[in-house]
Amino acid sequence: MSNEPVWDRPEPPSKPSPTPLSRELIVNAAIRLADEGGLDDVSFRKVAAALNAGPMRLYGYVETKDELLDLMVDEVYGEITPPPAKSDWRSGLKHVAHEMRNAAKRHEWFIDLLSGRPHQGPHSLAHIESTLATVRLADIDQVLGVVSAVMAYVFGAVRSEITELRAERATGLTEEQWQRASGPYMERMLATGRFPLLGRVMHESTDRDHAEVFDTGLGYVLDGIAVRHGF
Amino acid sequence: MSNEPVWDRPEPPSKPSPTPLSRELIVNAAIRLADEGGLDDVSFRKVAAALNAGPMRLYGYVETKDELLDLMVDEVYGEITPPPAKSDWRSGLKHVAHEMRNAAKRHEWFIDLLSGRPHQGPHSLAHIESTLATVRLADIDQVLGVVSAVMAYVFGAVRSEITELRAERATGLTEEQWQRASGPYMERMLATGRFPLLGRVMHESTDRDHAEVFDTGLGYVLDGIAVRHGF
DNA sequence: TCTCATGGCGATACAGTGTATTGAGCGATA
DNA sequence: TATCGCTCAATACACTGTATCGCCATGAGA
Repeated sequence: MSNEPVWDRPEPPSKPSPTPLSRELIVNAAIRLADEGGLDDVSFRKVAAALNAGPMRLYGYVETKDELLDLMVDEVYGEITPPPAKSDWRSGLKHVAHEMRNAAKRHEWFIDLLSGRPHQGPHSLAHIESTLATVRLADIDQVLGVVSAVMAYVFGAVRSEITELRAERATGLTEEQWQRASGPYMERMLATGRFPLLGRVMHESTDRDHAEVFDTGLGYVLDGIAVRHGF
Repeated sequence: MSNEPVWDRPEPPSKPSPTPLSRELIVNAAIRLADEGGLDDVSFRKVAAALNAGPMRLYGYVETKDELLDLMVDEVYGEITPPPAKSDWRSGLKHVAHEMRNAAKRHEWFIDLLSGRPHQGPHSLAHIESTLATVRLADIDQVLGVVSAVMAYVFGAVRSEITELRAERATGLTEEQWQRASGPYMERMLATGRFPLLGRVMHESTDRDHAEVFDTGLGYVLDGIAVRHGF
Protein backbone atom coordinates (compact mmCIF):
# COMPACT_ATOMS: atom_id res chain seq x y z
CA MET A 1 0.00 0.00 0.00
CA SER A 2 2.86 2.42 0.50
CA ASN A 3 3.56 4.25 -2.68
CA GLU A 4 7.28 4.51 -2.14
CA PRO A 5 9.23 2.35 -4.54
CA VAL A 6 10.59 -0.82 -3.12
CA TRP A 7 14.13 0.37 -3.17
CA ASP A 8 13.39 3.15 -0.74
CA ARG A 9 11.62 0.96 1.74
CA PRO A 10 13.79 -0.78 4.29
CA GLU A 11 13.55 -4.53 4.28
CA PRO A 12 11.65 -5.98 7.17
CA PRO A 13 14.32 -6.63 9.71
CA SER A 14 15.30 -9.91 8.11
CA LYS A 15 13.61 -12.20 10.55
CA PRO A 16 16.28 -14.65 11.58
CA SER A 17 14.59 -17.77 10.33
CA PRO A 18 12.67 -19.17 13.30
CA THR A 19 14.68 -22.17 14.34
CA PRO A 20 12.63 -25.16 15.32
CA LEU A 21 12.96 -25.54 19.04
CA SER A 22 13.07 -28.41 21.46
CA ARG A 23 13.43 -28.73 25.17
CA GLU A 24 16.95 -30.00 24.64
CA LEU A 25 17.97 -27.02 22.53
CA ILE A 26 16.59 -24.66 25.12
CA VAL A 27 18.34 -26.36 28.01
CA ASN A 28 21.63 -26.48 26.12
CA ALA A 29 21.41 -22.82 25.25
CA ALA A 30 20.67 -21.98 28.86
CA ILE A 31 23.61 -24.04 30.02
CA ARG A 32 25.94 -22.37 27.56
CA LEU A 33 24.80 -18.96 28.71
CA ALA A 34 25.23 -19.92 32.35
CA ASP A 35 28.68 -21.35 31.74
CA GLU A 36 29.81 -18.19 30.04
CA GLY A 37 28.11 -15.46 31.97
CA GLY A 38 26.81 -16.97 35.15
CA LEU A 39 23.26 -17.64 36.23
CA ASP A 40 22.34 -14.00 35.79
CA ASP A 41 22.55 -14.50 32.07
CA VAL A 42 19.85 -17.12 32.19
CA SER A 43 16.64 -15.24 31.65
CA PHE A 44 13.83 -16.25 29.37
CA ARG A 45 14.53 -13.23 27.23
CA LYS A 46 18.23 -13.97 26.87
CA VAL A 47 17.83 -17.70 26.32
CA ALA A 48 15.17 -17.07 23.72
CA ALA A 49 17.33 -14.45 22.03
CA ALA A 50 20.20 -16.93 21.84
CA LEU A 51 17.84 -19.17 19.91
CA ASN A 52 16.45 -16.45 17.67
CA ALA A 53 13.07 -16.73 19.29
CA GLY A 54 10.71 -14.57 21.26
CA PRO A 55 10.72 -15.06 25.01
CA MET A 56 7.20 -16.39 25.17
CA ARG A 57 7.97 -19.18 22.80
CA LEU A 58 9.86 -21.00 25.51
CA TYR A 59 6.67 -21.49 27.46
CA GLY A 60 5.66 -24.05 24.92
CA TYR A 61 8.46 -26.27 26.13
CA VAL A 62 8.91 -25.27 29.72
CA GLU A 63 6.24 -24.14 32.11
CA THR A 64 8.24 -22.01 34.43
CA LYS A 65 11.75 -20.77 34.97
CA ASP A 66 12.31 -23.11 37.89
CA GLU A 67 11.50 -25.93 35.57
CA LEU A 68 14.20 -24.77 33.20
CA LEU A 69 16.68 -24.65 36.05
CA ASP A 70 15.67 -28.16 37.11
CA LEU A 71 16.32 -29.37 33.59
CA MET A 72 19.73 -27.74 33.60
CA VAL A 73 20.61 -29.45 36.86
CA ASP A 74 19.50 -32.81 35.59
CA GLU A 75 21.51 -32.34 32.44
CA VAL A 76 24.65 -31.86 34.52
CA TYR A 77 23.83 -34.98 36.52
CA GLY A 78 23.72 -36.68 33.17
CA GLU A 79 27.34 -35.75 32.57
CA ILE A 80 28.41 -37.62 35.66
CA THR A 81 29.53 -41.12 34.80
CA PRO A 82 28.63 -43.80 37.32
CA PRO A 83 31.42 -45.76 38.96
CA PRO A 84 32.50 -48.99 37.26
CA ALA A 85 29.97 -51.63 38.18
CA LYS A 86 32.24 -53.81 40.25
CA SER A 87 34.25 -51.24 42.10
CA ASP A 88 34.53 -51.58 45.85
CA TRP A 89 32.64 -49.14 47.99
CA ARG A 90 35.61 -46.89 48.68
CA SER A 91 36.81 -46.33 45.15
CA GLY A 92 33.22 -46.21 43.97
CA LEU A 93 32.35 -43.35 46.31
CA LYS A 94 35.62 -41.66 45.50
CA HIS A 95 34.75 -41.84 41.85
CA VAL A 96 31.35 -40.29 42.40
CA ALA A 97 32.82 -37.56 44.55
CA HIS A 98 35.38 -36.60 41.94
CA GLU A 99 32.86 -36.70 39.16
CA MET A 100 30.62 -34.33 41.09
CA ARG A 101 33.51 -32.01 41.76
CA ASN A 102 34.53 -31.98 38.13
CA ALA A 103 31.01 -31.33 36.95
CA ALA A 104 30.69 -28.48 39.40
CA LYS A 105 33.92 -26.96 38.13
CA ARG A 106 32.76 -27.19 34.55
CA HIS A 107 29.46 -25.54 35.49
CA GLU A 108 30.00 -23.24 38.40
CA TRP A 109 26.33 -22.42 38.66
CA PHE A 110 25.55 -26.07 39.34
CA ILE A 111 26.23 -25.91 43.03
CA ASP A 112 24.05 -22.83 43.40
CA LEU A 113 21.06 -24.67 42.03
CA LEU A 114 21.40 -27.66 44.32
CA SER A 115 20.16 -25.71 47.31
CA GLY A 116 16.72 -25.35 45.86
CA ARG A 117 14.19 -28.00 45.10
CA PRO A 118 15.06 -31.68 45.31
CA HIS A 119 16.14 -33.22 42.05
CA GLN A 120 13.88 -35.91 40.69
CA GLY A 121 15.02 -35.81 37.09
CA PRO A 122 15.92 -39.09 35.43
CA HIS A 123 19.64 -38.38 35.45
CA SER A 124 19.55 -37.36 39.08
CA LEU A 125 17.74 -40.54 40.00
CA ALA A 126 20.20 -42.65 38.03
CA HIS A 127 23.02 -40.89 39.79
CA ILE A 128 21.62 -41.61 43.22
CA GLU A 129 20.86 -45.18 42.29
CA SER A 130 24.36 -45.90 41.07
CA THR A 131 25.83 -44.24 44.12
CA LEU A 132 23.69 -46.32 46.46
CA ALA A 133 24.78 -49.39 44.54
CA THR A 134 28.41 -48.89 45.45
CA VAL A 135 27.69 -49.44 49.11
CA ARG A 136 26.81 -53.05 49.60
CA LEU A 137 25.36 -53.18 53.05
CA ALA A 138 22.37 -55.23 54.06
CA ASP A 139 20.60 -52.47 55.96
CA ILE A 140 19.21 -49.98 53.47
CA ASP A 141 19.13 -47.30 56.16
CA GLN A 142 22.83 -47.68 56.64
CA VAL A 143 23.45 -47.50 52.92
CA LEU A 144 21.47 -44.29 52.78
CA GLY A 145 23.31 -42.91 55.77
CA VAL A 146 26.70 -43.58 54.25
CA VAL A 147 25.81 -42.13 50.88
CA SER A 148 24.14 -39.09 52.41
CA ALA A 149 27.16 -38.34 54.53
CA VAL A 150 29.53 -38.55 51.59
CA MET A 151 27.29 -36.44 49.40
CA ALA A 152 26.92 -33.89 52.18
CA TYR A 153 30.66 -33.55 52.43
CA VAL A 154 31.02 -33.30 48.67
CA PHE A 155 28.39 -30.58 48.40
CA GLY A 156 29.90 -28.58 51.19
CA ALA A 157 33.46 -28.94 49.98
CA VAL A 158 32.64 -28.11 46.40
CA ARG A 159 30.55 -25.19 47.50
CA SER A 160 33.34 -23.63 49.50
CA GLU A 161 35.86 -24.30 46.76
CA ILE A 162 33.69 -22.58 44.18
CA THR A 163 33.01 -19.70 46.51
CA GLU A 164 36.69 -19.22 47.09
CA LEU A 165 37.39 -19.46 43.40
CA ARG A 166 34.87 -16.76 42.68
CA ALA A 167 36.33 -14.52 45.32
CA GLU A 168 39.76 -14.97 43.81
CA ARG A 169 38.49 -14.20 40.37
CA ALA A 170 36.77 -11.10 41.67
CA THR A 171 39.98 -9.72 43.08
CA GLY A 172 42.28 -11.36 40.58
CA LEU A 173 44.47 -12.66 43.33
CA THR A 174 45.23 -15.94 45.00
CA GLU A 175 44.19 -16.98 48.45
CA GLU A 176 47.64 -16.09 49.78
CA GLN A 177 47.21 -12.51 48.75
CA TRP A 178 43.58 -12.33 49.58
CA GLN A 179 43.96 -10.43 52.79
CA ARG A 180 45.91 -7.71 51.09
CA ALA A 181 43.23 -7.50 48.42
CA SER A 182 40.34 -7.22 50.80
CA GLY A 183 42.04 -4.07 51.87
CA PRO A 184 42.63 -2.44 55.18
CA TYR A 185 39.57 -4.07 56.66
CA MET A 186 41.09 -7.49 57.17
CA GLU A 187 44.34 -5.97 58.30
CA ARG A 188 42.54 -4.02 60.97
CA MET A 189 40.60 -7.05 62.06
CA LEU A 190 43.70 -9.15 62.37
CA ALA A 191 45.54 -6.34 64.06
CA THR A 192 43.02 -6.43 66.90
CA GLY A 193 44.65 -9.66 67.96
CA ARG A 194 41.28 -11.27 68.41
CA PHE A 195 41.91 -13.76 65.64
CA PRO A 196 45.37 -15.22 66.12
CA LEU A 197 44.67 -18.55 64.44
CA LEU A 198 42.99 -16.89 61.52
CA GLY A 199 46.07 -14.76 61.20
CA ARG A 200 48.27 -17.81 61.15
CA VAL A 201 46.05 -19.42 58.55
CA MET A 202 46.32 -16.45 56.27
CA HIS A 203 50.00 -15.80 56.76
CA GLU A 204 51.55 -19.19 57.27
CA SER A 205 49.30 -21.56 55.45
CA THR A 206 50.77 -22.88 52.27
CA ASP A 207 48.74 -22.58 49.10
CA ARG A 208 47.76 -26.21 48.90
CA ASP A 209 46.31 -27.82 45.84
CA HIS A 210 42.53 -27.70 45.95
CA ALA A 211 42.16 -31.24 44.71
CA GLU A 212 44.45 -32.42 47.47
CA VAL A 213 42.47 -30.61 50.13
CA PHE A 214 39.29 -32.10 48.75
CA ASP A 215 40.76 -35.58 48.86
CA THR A 216 42.00 -35.19 52.38
CA GLY A 217 38.56 -34.26 53.62
CA LEU A 218 36.98 -37.01 51.63
CA GLY A 219 39.49 -39.37 53.18
CA TYR A 220 38.31 -38.41 56.66
CA VAL A 221 34.74 -39.27 55.78
CA LEU A 222 35.60 -42.55 54.11
CA ASP A 223 37.91 -43.56 56.93
CA GLY A 224 35.19 -42.82 59.41
CA ILE A 225 32.78 -44.97 57.49
CA ALA A 226 35.30 -47.80 57.30
CA VAL A 227 35.89 -47.62 61.01
CA ARG A 228 32.24 -47.58 61.93
CA HIS A 229 31.24 -50.44 59.69
CA GLY A 230 34.33 -52.52 60.09
CA PHE A 231 35.30 -52.56 56.44
CA MET B 1 -4.47 28.61 48.62
CA SER B 2 -7.29 26.22 47.88
CA ASN B 3 -10.58 27.86 48.57
CA GLU B 4 -12.31 24.73 49.78
CA PRO B 5 -12.97 24.80 53.49
CA VAL B 6 -10.67 22.73 55.59
CA TRP B 7 -13.30 20.16 56.33
CA ASP B 8 -13.59 19.20 52.70
CA ARG B 9 -9.88 18.79 52.17
CA PRO B 10 -8.45 15.39 53.03
CA GLU B 11 -5.78 15.38 55.65
CA PRO B 12 -2.32 14.66 54.38
CA PRO B 13 -2.00 10.91 54.73
CA SER B 14 -0.94 11.03 58.37
CA LYS B 15 2.74 10.34 57.90
CA PRO B 16 3.58 7.41 60.16
CA SER B 17 6.14 9.16 62.28
CA PRO B 18 9.48 8.49 60.68
CA THR B 19 11.21 6.11 63.01
CA PRO B 20 14.86 6.80 63.52
CA LEU B 21 16.75 4.06 61.74
CA SER B 22 19.96 2.22 62.30
CA ARG B 23 21.79 -0.54 60.53
CA GLU B 24 20.80 -2.88 63.32
CA LEU B 25 17.11 -2.09 63.03
CA ILE B 26 17.24 -2.65 59.30
CA VAL B 27 19.04 -5.95 59.58
CA ASN B 28 16.68 -7.16 62.28
CA ALA B 29 13.66 -6.21 60.25
CA ALA B 30 15.08 -8.01 57.24
CA ILE B 31 15.76 -11.10 59.32
CA ARG B 32 12.26 -11.09 60.71
CA LEU B 33 10.80 -10.83 57.22
CA ALA B 34 13.04 -13.61 55.95
CA ASP B 35 12.16 -15.85 58.87
CA GLU B 36 8.48 -15.40 58.27
CA GLY B 37 8.17 -15.26 54.52
CA GLY B 38 11.43 -16.49 53.09
CA LEU B 39 14.11 -14.59 51.26
CA ASP B 40 11.63 -13.41 48.66
CA ASP B 41 10.14 -11.12 51.26
CA VAL B 42 13.43 -9.34 51.70
CA SER B 43 13.30 -6.48 49.25
CA PHE B 44 14.30 -2.92 49.95
CA ARG B 45 10.72 -1.86 49.50
CA LYS B 46 9.35 -4.42 51.92
CA VAL B 47 12.04 -3.97 54.53
CA ALA B 48 11.60 -0.23 54.39
CA ALA B 49 7.84 -0.58 54.64
CA ALA B 50 8.25 -2.73 57.73
CA LEU B 51 10.09 0.19 59.26
CA ASN B 52 7.66 2.88 58.09
CA ALA B 53 10.24 4.30 55.77
CA GLY B 54 10.67 4.89 52.09
CA PRO B 55 12.81 2.37 50.24
CA MET B 56 15.55 4.83 49.39
CA ARG B 57 16.14 5.67 52.98
CA LEU B 58 17.89 2.35 53.50
CA TYR B 59 20.68 3.42 51.21
CA GLY B 60 21.84 5.72 53.92
CA TYR B 61 22.75 2.71 56.01
CA VAL B 62 23.52 0.03 53.47
CA GLU B 63 25.09 0.51 50.07
CA THR B 64 23.63 -2.42 48.26
CA LYS B 65 21.31 -5.32 48.75
CA ASP B 66 24.16 -7.82 48.86
CA GLU B 67 25.55 -5.83 51.72
CA LEU B 68 22.28 -6.22 53.58
CA LEU B 69 22.36 -9.95 53.00
CA ASP B 70 25.95 -10.10 54.25
CA LEU B 71 24.88 -8.33 57.40
CA MET B 72 22.04 -10.78 57.90
CA VAL B 73 24.44 -13.69 57.56
CA ASP B 74 26.85 -12.21 60.02
CA GLU B 75 24.06 -11.60 62.47
CA VAL B 76 23.20 -15.28 62.42
CA TYR B 77 26.84 -16.19 62.96
CA GLY B 78 26.58 -13.98 65.98
CA GLU B 79 23.88 -16.22 67.40
CA ILE B 80 26.21 -19.17 67.37
CA THR B 81 27.86 -19.63 70.72
CA PRO B 82 31.46 -20.81 70.64
CA PRO B 83 32.36 -24.09 72.29
CA PRO B 84 33.45 -23.94 75.95
CA ALA B 85 37.06 -22.82 76.00
CA LYS B 86 38.54 -26.03 77.32
CA SER B 87 36.53 -28.61 75.46
CA ASP B 88 38.42 -31.32 73.64
CA TRP B 89 38.51 -31.21 69.87
CA ARG B 90 35.76 -33.74 69.36
CA SER B 91 33.11 -32.25 71.59
CA GLY B 92 34.18 -28.79 70.50
CA LEU B 93 33.58 -29.54 66.86
CA LYS B 94 30.37 -31.34 67.72
CA HIS B 95 29.21 -28.27 69.56
CA VAL B 96 29.95 -26.02 66.62
CA ALA B 97 28.23 -28.39 64.23
CA HIS B 98 25.06 -28.49 66.31
CA GLU B 99 25.05 -24.77 66.79
CA MET B 100 25.25 -24.26 63.06
CA ARG B 101 22.47 -26.72 62.47
CA ASN B 102 20.24 -25.06 65.02
CA ALA B 103 20.90 -21.62 63.63
CA ALA B 104 20.09 -22.84 60.15
CA LYS B 105 16.82 -24.31 61.37
CA ARG B 106 15.86 -21.08 63.06
CA HIS B 107 16.66 -19.16 59.88
CA GLU B 108 16.06 -21.36 56.91
CA TRP B 109 17.34 -18.76 54.48
CA PHE B 110 20.73 -18.84 56.18
CA ILE B 111 22.03 -21.81 54.25
CA ASP B 112 20.97 -20.25 50.96
CA LEU B 113 23.10 -17.22 51.58
CA LEU B 114 26.24 -19.15 52.42
CA SER B 115 26.76 -20.14 48.82
CA GLY B 116 27.44 -16.60 47.78
CA ARG B 117 30.28 -14.36 48.77
CA PRO B 118 32.69 -15.35 51.52
CA HIS B 119 31.80 -14.03 54.94
CA GLN B 120 34.22 -11.61 56.49
CA GLY B 121 31.92 -10.07 59.04
CA PRO B 122 33.16 -9.83 62.61
CA HIS B 123 30.87 -12.55 63.90
CA SER B 124 31.86 -14.84 61.05
CA LEU B 125 35.50 -14.30 61.79
CA ALA B 126 34.99 -14.94 65.48
CA HIS B 127 33.14 -18.10 64.62
CA ILE B 128 35.96 -19.40 62.45
CA GLU B 129 38.54 -18.44 65.02
CA SER B 130 36.85 -20.26 67.84
CA THR B 131 36.34 -23.29 65.67
CA LEU B 132 39.97 -23.37 64.70
CA ALA B 133 40.85 -23.08 68.36
CA THR B 134 39.16 -26.36 69.20
CA VAL B 135 41.65 -28.29 67.11
CA ARG B 136 44.97 -28.17 68.84
CA LEU B 137 47.38 -29.40 66.24
CA ALA B 138 50.81 -27.97 65.62
CA ASP B 139 50.49 -27.77 61.86
CA ILE B 140 48.13 -24.95 60.96
CA ASP B 141 47.45 -26.52 57.59
CA GLN B 142 46.18 -29.62 59.30
CA VAL B 143 44.01 -27.58 61.62
CA LEU B 144 42.50 -25.83 58.64
CA GLY B 145 42.00 -29.12 56.85
CA VAL B 146 40.17 -30.66 59.76
CA VAL B 147 37.94 -27.66 60.32
CA SER B 148 37.19 -27.27 56.64
CA ALA B 149 36.18 -30.88 56.32
CA VAL B 150 33.83 -30.70 59.27
CA MET B 151 32.31 -27.44 58.06
CA ALA B 152 31.89 -28.86 54.59
CA TYR B 153 29.97 -31.80 55.98
CA VAL B 154 27.86 -29.55 58.14
CA PHE B 155 26.97 -27.25 55.27
CA GLY B 156 26.08 -30.13 53.03
CA ALA B 157 24.08 -31.99 55.62
CA VAL B 158 22.17 -28.94 56.75
CA ARG B 159 21.52 -27.94 53.19
CA SER B 160 19.96 -31.25 52.30
CA GLU B 161 17.98 -31.34 55.51
CA ILE B 162 16.51 -27.92 54.84
CA THR B 163 15.79 -28.80 51.24
CA GLU B 164 13.95 -31.89 52.31
CA LEU B 165 12.07 -29.96 54.94
CA ARG B 166 10.93 -27.45 52.36
CA ALA B 167 9.80 -30.17 50.03
CA GLU B 168 7.80 -31.73 52.82
CA ARG B 169 6.21 -28.45 53.69
CA ALA B 170 5.36 -27.86 50.06
CA THR B 171 3.46 -31.11 49.82
CA GLY B 172 2.41 -31.25 53.42
CA LEU B 173 3.61 -34.77 53.73
CA THR B 174 6.46 -36.63 55.34
CA GLU B 175 9.36 -38.25 53.56
CA GLU B 176 7.66 -41.62 53.82
CA GLN B 177 4.72 -40.43 51.84
CA TRP B 178 6.74 -38.29 49.53
CA GLN B 179 6.64 -40.63 46.59
CA ARG B 180 2.89 -40.81 46.69
CA ALA B 181 2.72 -37.03 46.80
CA SER B 182 5.02 -36.46 43.87
CA GLY B 183 2.38 -38.25 41.97
CA PRO B 184 2.43 -40.78 39.23
CA TYR B 185 5.80 -39.59 38.03
CA MET B 186 7.83 -41.25 40.74
CA GLU B 187 5.70 -44.34 40.59
CA ARG B 188 6.35 -44.66 36.89
CA MET B 189 10.04 -44.10 37.35
CA LEU B 190 10.28 -46.74 40.04
CA ALA B 191 8.11 -49.07 38.03
CA THR B 192 10.71 -49.08 35.27
CA GLY B 193 12.82 -51.17 37.58
CA ARG B 194 15.85 -49.06 36.81
CA PHE B 195 16.09 -47.83 40.40
CA PRO B 196 15.74 -50.81 42.71
CA LEU B 197 17.77 -49.37 45.56
CA LEU B 198 15.95 -46.07 45.37
CA GLY B 199 12.76 -48.04 45.58
CA ARG B 200 13.95 -49.81 48.68
CA VAL B 201 14.98 -46.53 50.23
CA MET B 202 11.57 -45.05 49.68
CA HIS B 203 9.56 -48.05 50.67
CA GLU B 204 11.57 -49.74 53.38
CA SER B 205 13.55 -46.99 54.97
CA THR B 206 12.32 -45.99 58.37
CA ASP B 207 11.61 -42.36 59.04
CA ARG B 208 14.68 -41.71 61.12
CA ASP B 209 15.14 -38.69 63.28
CA HIS B 210 16.90 -35.95 61.38
CA ALA B 211 19.14 -35.06 64.28
CA GLU B 212 20.21 -38.66 64.55
CA VAL B 213 21.06 -38.87 60.87
CA PHE B 214 23.05 -35.67 61.18
CA ASP B 215 24.96 -37.04 64.13
CA THR B 216 25.74 -40.29 62.42
CA GLY B 217 27.27 -38.52 59.45
CA LEU B 218 29.14 -36.16 61.71
CA GLY B 219 30.41 -39.21 63.55
CA TYR B 220 31.90 -40.57 60.35
CA VAL B 221 33.83 -37.40 59.76
CA LEU B 222 35.07 -37.10 63.33
CA ASP B 223 36.05 -40.77 63.45
CA GLY B 224 37.96 -40.36 60.24
CA ILE B 225 39.82 -37.41 61.67
CA ALA B 226 40.61 -39.30 64.83
CA VAL B 227 41.94 -42.23 62.86
CA ARG B 228 44.10 -40.13 60.59
CA HIS B 229 45.63 -38.04 63.32
CA GLY B 230 45.86 -40.74 65.93
CA PHE B 231 43.73 -39.01 68.52
C1' DT C 1 11.48 36.61 63.98
C1' DC C 2 12.58 36.30 59.32
C1' DT C 3 15.48 34.44 55.65
C1' DC C 4 18.40 31.42 53.56
C1' DA C 5 21.13 27.26 52.99
C1' DT C 6 21.76 22.43 53.73
C1' DG C 7 20.88 18.00 53.84
C1' DG C 8 17.99 14.01 54.46
C1' DC C 9 14.32 11.68 52.48
C1' DG C 10 10.35 10.58 49.37
C1' DA C 11 8.82 10.43 44.80
C1' DT C 12 9.94 9.34 40.41
C1' DA C 13 12.38 7.00 36.79
C1' DC C 14 14.77 3.19 34.42
C1' DA C 15 16.26 -1.16 33.08
C1' DG C 16 15.58 -5.59 34.05
C1' DT C 17 12.92 -9.80 35.65
C1' DG C 18 8.96 -13.75 35.23
C1' DT C 19 4.73 -14.46 33.28
C1' DA C 20 -0.62 -13.60 31.62
C1' DT C 21 -3.05 -11.95 27.98
C1' DT C 22 -3.91 -10.60 23.46
C1' DG C 23 -3.83 -10.63 18.67
C1' DA C 24 -2.04 -11.60 14.19
C1' DG C 25 -0.81 -14.74 10.66
C1' DC C 26 -0.66 -19.10 8.65
C1' DG C 27 -1.64 -23.95 7.62
C1' DA C 28 -4.92 -27.40 7.39
C1' DT C 29 -9.51 -28.86 6.78
C1' DA C 30 -14.44 -28.52 5.10
C1' DT D 1 -12.43 -20.63 -0.91
C1' DA D 2 -13.73 -19.89 3.73
C1' DT D 3 -13.10 -20.92 8.34
C1' DC D 4 -11.13 -22.98 12.17
C1' DG D 5 -7.43 -23.61 15.19
C1' DC D 6 -2.75 -23.32 16.47
C1' DT D 7 1.64 -21.04 17.02
C1' DC D 8 4.20 -17.50 18.24
C1' DA D 9 5.24 -12.46 18.90
C1' DA D 10 3.92 -8.25 20.94
C1' DT D 11 2.14 -6.11 24.66
C1' DA D 12 1.11 -5.51 29.49
C1' DC D 13 1.72 -5.98 34.55
C1' DA D 14 3.71 -6.33 38.83
C1' DC D 15 7.90 -6.53 40.89
C1' DT D 16 12.93 -6.07 41.54
C1' DG D 17 17.50 -2.99 42.68
C1' DT D 18 19.12 1.39 42.22
C1' DA D 19 20.15 6.56 40.20
C1' DT D 20 18.39 10.91 40.10
C1' DC D 21 15.69 14.84 41.34
C1' DG D 22 13.28 18.02 44.02
C1' DC D 23 10.75 19.14 48.18
C1' DC D 24 10.51 20.26 52.84
C1' DA D 25 12.06 20.73 57.28
C1' DT D 26 15.42 22.03 60.03
C1' DG D 27 19.31 24.81 61.70
C1' DA D 28 22.22 29.06 61.19
C1' DG D 29 22.73 33.75 60.73
C1' DA D 30 20.79 38.58 60.65
